[in-house]
Amino acid sequence: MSVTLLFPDAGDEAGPGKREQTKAQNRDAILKAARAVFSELGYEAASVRDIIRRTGLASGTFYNYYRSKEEVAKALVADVAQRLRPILRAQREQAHDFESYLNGAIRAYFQFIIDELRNWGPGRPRGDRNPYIKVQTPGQGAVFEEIQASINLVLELGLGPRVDTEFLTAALIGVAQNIGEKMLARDPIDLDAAADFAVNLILHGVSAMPRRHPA
Amino acid sequence: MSVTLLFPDAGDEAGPGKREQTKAQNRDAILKAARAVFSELGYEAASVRDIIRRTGLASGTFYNYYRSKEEVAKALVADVAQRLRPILRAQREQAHDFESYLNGAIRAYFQFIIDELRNWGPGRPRGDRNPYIKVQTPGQGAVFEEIQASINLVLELGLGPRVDTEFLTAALIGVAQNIGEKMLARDPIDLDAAADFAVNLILHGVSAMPRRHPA
Amino acid sequence: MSVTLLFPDAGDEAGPGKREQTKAQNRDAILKAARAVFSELGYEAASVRDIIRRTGLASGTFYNYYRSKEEVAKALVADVAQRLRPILRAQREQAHDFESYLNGAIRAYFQFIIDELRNWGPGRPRGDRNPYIKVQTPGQGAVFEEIQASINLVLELGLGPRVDTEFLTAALIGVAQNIGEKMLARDPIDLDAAADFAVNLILHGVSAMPRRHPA
Amino acid sequence: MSVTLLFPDAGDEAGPGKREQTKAQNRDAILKAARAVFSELGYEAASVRDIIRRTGLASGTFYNYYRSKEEVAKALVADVAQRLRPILRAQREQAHDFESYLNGAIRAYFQFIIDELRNWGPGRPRGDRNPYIKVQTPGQGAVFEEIQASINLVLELGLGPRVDTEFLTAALIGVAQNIGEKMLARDPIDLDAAADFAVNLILHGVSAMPRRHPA
DNA sequence: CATGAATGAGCATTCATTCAT
DNA sequence: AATGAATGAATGCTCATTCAT
Repeated sequence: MSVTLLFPDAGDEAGPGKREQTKAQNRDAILKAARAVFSELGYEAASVRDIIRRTGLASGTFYNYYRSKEEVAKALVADVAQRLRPILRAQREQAHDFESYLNGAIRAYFQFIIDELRNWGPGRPRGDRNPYIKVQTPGQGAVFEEIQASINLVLELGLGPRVDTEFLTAALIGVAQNIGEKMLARDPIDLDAAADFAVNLILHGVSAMPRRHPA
Repeated sequence: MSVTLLFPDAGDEAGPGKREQTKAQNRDAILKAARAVFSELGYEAASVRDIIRRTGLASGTFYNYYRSKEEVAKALVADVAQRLRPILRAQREQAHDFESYLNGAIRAYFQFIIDELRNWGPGRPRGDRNPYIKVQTPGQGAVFEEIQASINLVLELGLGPRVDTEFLTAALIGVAQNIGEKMLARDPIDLDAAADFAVNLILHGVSAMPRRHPA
Repeated sequence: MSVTLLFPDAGDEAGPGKREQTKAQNRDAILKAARAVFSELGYEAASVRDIIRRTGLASGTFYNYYRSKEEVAKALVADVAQRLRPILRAQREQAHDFESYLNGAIRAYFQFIIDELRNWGPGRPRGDRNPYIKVQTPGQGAVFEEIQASINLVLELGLGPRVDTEFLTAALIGVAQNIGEKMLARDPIDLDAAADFAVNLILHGVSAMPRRHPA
Repeated sequence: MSVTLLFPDAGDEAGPGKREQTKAQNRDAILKAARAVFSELGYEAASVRDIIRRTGLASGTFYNYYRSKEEVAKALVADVAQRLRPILRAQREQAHDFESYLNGAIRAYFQFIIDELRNWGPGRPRGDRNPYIKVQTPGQGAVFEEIQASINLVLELGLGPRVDTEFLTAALIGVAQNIGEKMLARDPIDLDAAADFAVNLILHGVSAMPRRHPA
């Protein structure tokens, strides 16, 4: 027979009580597990069970924090947004013409995905299942949402060229996304090369690009 | 003793037997249902059962034609490739400089996805499930594979500008994909506007773009 | 601040918690159902679904306890082995010549299958399906394994006659199995008659058998 | 366009017409396939589909000859019975005492299963699935039925010792079955050794057995 | 709040059997 | 009589979610 004495909140001092602390820990553990699982299996293929397993918690516990896979994904998205948004805002506020904004924003974006790489895993190894299907994780989706919003803000403020802004946004996003991806796939990762390429292409087009091999 | 005369295929005008006919019909029905289901639910979320239900056939019948969801997807991909490839090849063969190739290829691609629109559904209405996750159908994946291959061919032949071809391909694909998508979402669909925008952007960059609203 | 006193296992007389109790009950229910189903349908013909149905539990519950039909069978086998093995060991240790061992082992075996009768059902009523095919349940298979092992031990120790031990074991098993079966089919069950017959036959052969009907 | 001329029964001469011939061929092919499949997979695990596949015929054709797996099994059983029965009958008629009958019958049985070995495969390789479960093919079941019937005939005629004939039959069958099995498993197969062992055991019991290794 | 067993809907797949050709 | 596609019941198993402890 054993007697267990628990003192769950044994102090007056400020800070989260043990209760709140564990709650935060669990919430974090679930988010971390979800990030890993989404990255490894892809969002759709991942199951709540996968996340729970990774967590080590009891299955019921998951539902004390999130009601479904979708909800965890939303939380993940919010997390990314919260970290990326101020960075992009800073770029907007610093920039005084479109060129400088573009340069700053693209570099900020590239830096961000480099930093996140360690959270997300190498990209999409689950492409094995079907080589033609690109799978996004909620985090990746969130990043694009953010930069899209940022670009729109700038364009709507009239800072950019006076062109079809919807098309322009779409194009910028496409370039950033795809070049960013290639950048991550290379070793070593060369942010400057990728950013210069993207910015130059968008600003001056292919015709003004520096020759790669001045044969 | 009896003499039996069989005329199993009595003439050139004879069509396929009833058996072959219904077989072809079923195969088609399954492909059509799969296309619709993939488009509505996304490839990963779609289940074989969903496809079967859409088909109206008995569940066992599906397996007389395809062994799995993956196999139907492959068939869908092959179908797209088979239709898109000759078009892109023609563009490559006609073009004598990068500008003309780019123009032709982008228009061909835009035309193709306009034609396919009715097969693919309006884009991705299954974003309801998670608005941050872009889901590709096998068909869409196949299209990108094809144009990527086409671009690579051209760039490797030295027709294009002498820049980092991997980055360039990535950027072109990104621009085409995202602008194409916006084009489809507009009503009326204006291929010329979209193609002009994309081609100009890539060739001369934002700086040389015509003003949209010469206010 | 709060003090929580937990008495998770407060004493020797405390039984298992309700959770553990129902778990044990379920495990037992599954085993019992499996025994019945194997006995009625035969091992191969029995499906996991059959066992589940018999159980009254939800289908998923089965898989909380066993991963497959094979696993339940293994549990059944282990159960039989655990109960039969010590009995046979005792016989071996008591016996000082082959005759006494044989007598003890056969009686022990016959007694065991009489006791198990209520678990196994009457033998193989599923012969309806095909009267020529004898079907064994995992339990029956386990019993034969055990007595075979026991006989082999004795023979290898040199206690038995110095003959081809593989053949001898095979013959003993065959006699015990088939006479035991006939014994169970009779009403009333007469263990002594069956055991005497089997032991005498093996020891002295048909020539020395007592006449049945001294007409 | 092709014209096919078939002369399915082009003659008056006796013998089966092509029609009957193909019918017999198909029937045979099915039986042969069934034998092989039962032997490889076990009776229960074998499916009608397995048999059909092995046959090369169309699935529908099977049902023109047999209505189910059970029916093919019955046909297989009848076939074995038809071949084994006269052999055993001859033994009965030749024998004038129990000893000679037993000797003849056991040898006949052993010879038969040696001959059939090539039809049945090596015994039961599908024991992998569950090592405790012995699986019988319909053919094997049929053989035991036959020799059991033969023994019963002899015993009921009063030729054998006046003992409990049901028990005696059971014991004989058990010995013959198990020793026969061991005989088949050895290389080289030694019919005489096995038969001598079995006959001696039954007639005189273990006490009178010749020592194996007169150390 | 944490736990983890119970639940039953759902899924992929196979199979015996039928029947139009 | 042969064919082989169609059928839909059945199977093994997984999963999200609930809820008593």
